[in-house]
Amino acid sequence: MTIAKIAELAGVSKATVSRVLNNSGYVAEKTRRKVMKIIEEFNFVPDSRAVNLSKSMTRTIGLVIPTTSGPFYMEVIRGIEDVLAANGYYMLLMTFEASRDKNETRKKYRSLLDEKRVDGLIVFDPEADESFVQEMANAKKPCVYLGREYPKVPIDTVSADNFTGSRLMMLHLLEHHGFRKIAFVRGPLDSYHGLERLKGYRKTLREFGIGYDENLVFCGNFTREGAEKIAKKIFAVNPEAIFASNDEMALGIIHKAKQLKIPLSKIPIIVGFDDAPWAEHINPALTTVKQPMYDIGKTAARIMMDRLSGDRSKVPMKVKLHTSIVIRESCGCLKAAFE
Amino acid sequence: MTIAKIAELAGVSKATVSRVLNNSGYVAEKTRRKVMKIIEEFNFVPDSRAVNLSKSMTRTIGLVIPTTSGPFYMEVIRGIEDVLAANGYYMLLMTFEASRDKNETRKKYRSLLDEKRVDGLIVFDPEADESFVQEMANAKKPCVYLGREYPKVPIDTVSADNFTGSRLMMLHLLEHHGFRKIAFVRGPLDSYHGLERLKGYRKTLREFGIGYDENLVFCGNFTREGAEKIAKKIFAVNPEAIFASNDEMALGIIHKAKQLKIPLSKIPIIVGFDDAPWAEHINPALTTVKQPMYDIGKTAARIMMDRLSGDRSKVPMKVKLHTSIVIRESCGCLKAAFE
DNA sequence: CTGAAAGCGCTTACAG
DNA sequence: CTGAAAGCGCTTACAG
Repeated sequence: MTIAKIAELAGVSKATVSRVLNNSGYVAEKTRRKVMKIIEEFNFVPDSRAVNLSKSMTRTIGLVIPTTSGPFYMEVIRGIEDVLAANGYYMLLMTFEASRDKNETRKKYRSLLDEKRVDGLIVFDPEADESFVQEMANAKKPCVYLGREYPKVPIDTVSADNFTGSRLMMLHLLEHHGFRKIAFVRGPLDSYHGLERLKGYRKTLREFGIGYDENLVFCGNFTREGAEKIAKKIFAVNPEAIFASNDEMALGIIHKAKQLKIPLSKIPIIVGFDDAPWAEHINPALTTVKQPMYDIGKTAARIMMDRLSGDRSKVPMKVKLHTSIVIRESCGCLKAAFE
Repeated sequence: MTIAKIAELAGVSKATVSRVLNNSGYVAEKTRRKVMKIIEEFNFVPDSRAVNLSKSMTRTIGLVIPTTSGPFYMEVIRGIEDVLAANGYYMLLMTFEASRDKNETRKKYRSLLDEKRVDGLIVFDPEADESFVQEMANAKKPCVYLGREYPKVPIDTVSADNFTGSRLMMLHLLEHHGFRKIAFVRGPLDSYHGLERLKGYRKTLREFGIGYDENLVFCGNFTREGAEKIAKKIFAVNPEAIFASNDEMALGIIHKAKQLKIPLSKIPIIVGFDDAPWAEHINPALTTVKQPMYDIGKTAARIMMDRLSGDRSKVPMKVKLHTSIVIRESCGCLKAAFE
């Protein structure tokens, strides 16, 4: 079934069928009904490829996310889909596999634009460097980068404020709990997020007039295993609290403490960052910093919709969303239901 | 940039440019080089919409999954993407939101086919009834249904063997642990998976000559909250073990036990089903049945690729993948590292 | 080995 | 209000 056959059966021209299909231009009510009847009878649906070719669009946006870093990207997907679905857009999903070459993947997602497979791209690729992102900014189609900022690149970004998240946690530990000797487990040296979180730690200490002590800062790699290896060293400095800059590492440290048979009461306060799906279920339930993944997705999709509906020349949006701290048992605020 | 412009600049016809682009037909080496040079100079990429319209394909397959039921669908996505990427296919993702009308969503994913937005569809929609799936089977494009079987419908399916998973767990409880009084917490009445799991429970009991006792079977709704509400009743029948037919419910029961301050040693063995991301992290780490989500995705994508490359008339594939039990602390096999 | 032409299935000024 | 025609950017027999 094509528009031509429908036209023939209805005894009108293709143009007219197109008009009733799109509700555009003038069509006599009588004609419309005649055409609609045939369309419905044959359950006709226009070929999107032809429509898109003619209208030079795709009604599809591409989403690129890592699969590796676990499950909370599902929230980003939800946020985006909610907006896209409401606007009649579709989502092409491409994932960053740890196993695949990153630059290959970048080339591939870039080509989604060139091949006109999508009208725009939303990308979660915190390791992309400035020059590459600048290239993407030069594309004729809109791109929104997620997860971090590129202050010097004129491109839309949506990220969570990791610095302030870290600061909020520090405030909680310093003000509410009154701790002064707080150990910090940082991520790998080249991680943007890792650096932001470390900055939050340092800056907040300074605000409180507490000297920055290098011996209290431990270098982890954002994995549980890595944290388990350095846990002993951390315990050795006898901190009042340990701020692991992600939940995985917090988990590793808690685990190591259990292995070492250190009684719960003797374990320093351990807090994390990310609010992993299991964070509330471990023992003790983890106090942590939560990133608004759903809202990141939603905001990104909204910006994309705006760009696609003409807001093209506007200044780049640099959205930074609030992170919040989730207070549970591990910092001691909520008593464990079951010891 | 279009093929026409490239042709003009290279001083050849569009047909020739198309040939070098597709590596098809004969092209003199000299001509090829001349054309390639222009293509590269202008960084020309053909418009996929035009290509797809001409070749009547899309190189895209649609994936439909629920977002609600948590994060393990990410594994399915990974499995599918691995295969698709290797074959140069793209993935259009559509999600089932709890908030949206299911039938609307069905209509929508069906229309992906009609609109020729995708070459085929992989669908995770265990609530779809037979008549609807039959409709999908009648479509001219291939569909693979995930998560459950439709024995009477001639359609490809890939599912995990929930029945046997349930049976394996029962065998473990019966043979290894020697329990006889095993309570079972079932899911809602209309859930396919819930029923399969219940069957596994019943059948295995019968094998062991143990009478089916209705008082040992409790009706949950697959949620933690629901399970918490009925936990007391379960404890009241004094079972040796509680087989919750999903992890959420197992968690609810464990939680309730903690609230009731029942000492760990007095809590009957509690096991689950699903291997949720937090299952290994809770206390006690949950013994559970694991479904091979990655392999489900991979298998589905492989079937799809086969169908698209001509295996069209073949008999429907009904793949059932093995589930396995993951033995942890909650059944008592592994001692908790930390009590 | 190469090109002219028809075709894929739509949309959209333009003319009437 | 409606239709003929050109156009979107490619591919593919067909002829030479």
